[in-house]
Amino acid sequence: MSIQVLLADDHQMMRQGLKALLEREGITVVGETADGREAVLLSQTHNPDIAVIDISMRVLNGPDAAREIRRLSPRTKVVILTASAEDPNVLDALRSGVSGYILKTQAAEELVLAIRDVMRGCVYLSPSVSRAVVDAFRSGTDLPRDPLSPRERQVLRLVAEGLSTKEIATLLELSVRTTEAHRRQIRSKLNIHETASLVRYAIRRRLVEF
Amino acid sequence: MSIQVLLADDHQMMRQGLKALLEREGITVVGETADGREAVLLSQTHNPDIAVIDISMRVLNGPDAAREIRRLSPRTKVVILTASAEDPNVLDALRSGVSGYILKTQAAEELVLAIRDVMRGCVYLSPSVSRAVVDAFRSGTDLPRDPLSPRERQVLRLVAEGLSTKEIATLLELSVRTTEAHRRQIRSKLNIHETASLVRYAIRRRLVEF
DNA sequence: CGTCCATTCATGGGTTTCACCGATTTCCTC
DNA sequence: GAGGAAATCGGTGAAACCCATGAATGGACG
Repeated sequence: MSIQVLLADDHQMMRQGLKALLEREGITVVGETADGREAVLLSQTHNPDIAVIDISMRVLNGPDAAREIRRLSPRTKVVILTASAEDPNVLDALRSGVSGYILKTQAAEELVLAIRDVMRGCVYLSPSVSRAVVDAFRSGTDLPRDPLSPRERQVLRLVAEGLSTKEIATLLELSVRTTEAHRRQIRSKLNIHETASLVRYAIRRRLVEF
Repeated sequence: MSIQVLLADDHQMMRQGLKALLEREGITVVGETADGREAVLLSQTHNPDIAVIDISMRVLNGPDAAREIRRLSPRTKVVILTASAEDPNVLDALRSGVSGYILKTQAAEELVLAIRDVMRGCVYLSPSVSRAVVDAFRSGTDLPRDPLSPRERQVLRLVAEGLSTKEIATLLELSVRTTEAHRRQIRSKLNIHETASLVRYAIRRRLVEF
């Protein structure tokens, strides 16, 4: 039985490329998506050995998706993919209890290695990441973890992308009231009461691009 | 003789994946690099039909590399790869005289299509690139860097800082109606209709910090 | 088991923004 | 001097957002 993998990345091209490379190595890709939330669902339905997840995705980001997957599909190990070792969310990702952490700047062989290592129960950290993490700890450049819950972070991200409350509610399959409640909670926790400042906060936290 | 392609992208994983996909389509990858400057050199030595270049690279970015390649290896057509259609460098990239423009969020088939189109002498623009940008590009009318008047820029800055229309009016000693008119004019000129997106625009244009 | 918190949804009312319509004055350019 | 853009101001009504408060559920943690 070959290793079953789920792929989640914003870029379809990346997914297709990785899929081709992994399948050449005899690893089966049982599902793929651009959306962290869908990654959680696909993990439940396909129950893959490993979920390979990009750190920055639109609807639900890597670390939060990793937490959900660990909670709902404990059998599935999570390997995080990131574009940069300096991403301020690296530490957050590590705290979310992932089994592997790989840079996209590395060769695909690195990912294959990581997948095989994780299957044996090891934790695989890309060498450049370990360095970055240690440095971050030492220099204290790590941003303090924001006080938001995963749901609130998810909502904030969509707010910062310009979606209206109604649009967010539809996207997340919530009532408008609930979405409003999340927004209120966000404003109250951060003590930020204008949309514009929320957007700037989200950009600082790298919840969205700009 | 198959089509000869050069790949330039920060992420080795992406390059390897694309290479696998392109070669499956009978397209030959004659070289690859993470570095825009090296892409220029490789274009000279290998003289490929097409250089597929990521828009954001460390040493020399996509548009600038495209200009150099056109100057030094005029036979080689350039196709730009980008992560987002809202990248502030989209226009710059188009002005640099590329033959194709593709989003990484699209399927790899799109890239293959683009490569084949460009080989036939066509220009291939991903459909998701903003209408306004494409129009400006095609008509050669070269959008101004920032179409806003000084007053509008001033108002936008304050909007992005989180001030309400009323606060802005008071600060600038204007009527609320005038301030509203400015906001309306800004939205219409930029074709951006949510505050959140306006804030991101302002940050990109360095009108405000974040 | 009780407490805290996240998540969900609601009522009701106030504020702000937005879209569409209109206008005048000034100033620059062709 | 006609045309155009910038800057100034106004009305109206719909949509979106903000605020205070309340409350049910369920999971986590001591």
